[in-house]
Amino acid sequence: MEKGKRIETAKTNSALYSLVEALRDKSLKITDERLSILDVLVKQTKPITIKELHQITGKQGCDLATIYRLFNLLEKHKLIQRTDFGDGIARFELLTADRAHHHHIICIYCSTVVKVDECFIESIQEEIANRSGFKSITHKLEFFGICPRCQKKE
Amino acid sequence: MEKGKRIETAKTNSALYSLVEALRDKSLKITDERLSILDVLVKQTKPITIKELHQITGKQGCDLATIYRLFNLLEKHKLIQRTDFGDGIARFELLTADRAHHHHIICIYCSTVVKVDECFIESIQEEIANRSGFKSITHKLEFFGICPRCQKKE
DNA sequence: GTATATGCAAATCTTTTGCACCCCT
DNA sequence: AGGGGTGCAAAAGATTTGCATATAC
Repeated sequence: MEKGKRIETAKTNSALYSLVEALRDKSLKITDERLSILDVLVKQTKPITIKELHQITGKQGCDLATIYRLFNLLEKHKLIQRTDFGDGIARFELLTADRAHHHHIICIYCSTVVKVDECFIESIQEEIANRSGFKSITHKLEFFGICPRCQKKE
Repeated sequence: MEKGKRIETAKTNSALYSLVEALRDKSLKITDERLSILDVLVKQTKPITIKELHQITGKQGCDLATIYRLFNLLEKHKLIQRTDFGDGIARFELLTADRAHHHHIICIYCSTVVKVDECFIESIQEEIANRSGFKSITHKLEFFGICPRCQKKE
């Protein structure tokens, strides 16, 4: 997409546009670079690494440092969630209305990622709070296993 | 501890000695370097980073690369577990009999770590297996919150 | 004796940062 | 106009790797 036209185009994409609104709310500036990043982000169905996102945006995109800076900002504002699949590379995905808190199951052979919608942990956190004295408890949970396709190869 | 005497001394420390037995079982060589690493490891009450371990062993210890190589090996043999506290630094702890699978709660302010003994997830994994078709499911779960001491500072 | 382990240094990879310049609001 | 935001390059940190040497078995 041609730069400069992105802000206009964003209006036709509701997921993207609501993100733009969120940026405005938080007094974050809306730039072509940010729009191209967010445009890729809203299309993902699973967490994406910064390197992957950088490759997808290609020459229309922006510097890696800009993506790192934006993602740190968005994480601070709770608009994206950082996920760790245990390989030392940070992955990110949107945390907007229809994409509330959830987990994943990752195939240890082929890295296929499947979303796990239910989160069963909230009730447990209460008990942990009582016992440990901690408050404002959150959690990170990922499942690992062997996906159906890889089971066939065994 | 003086090098060369470690293998003898190991026999007086049951936690360390059972680890040595495990190495022998798997045809891994028992060196002074490995003993000094494992000696520190068995004394920990929470996951330790490789840098921390390297500093504790001090000049009696070994090269960082040796620790990295040993830990990758031990992880492959399921003798230690890698833990991620979300800061991009790998932490490790023993996975021997009395230290079975468990989780942690980490203070987001001061990084205090408290062990969470119960693991409530096993039953959930069964349901996820049924629904997703994945098998051999494992999981990584960490809790984050504000510890009692940091609550007082707020 | 042989396979494995180690030290050292260099390389790799992810992420952060300093700084001059640019642009959204 | 002014405070972010960006690109570029350099720096910082964690981890891995190649290779010659050393050592457990």
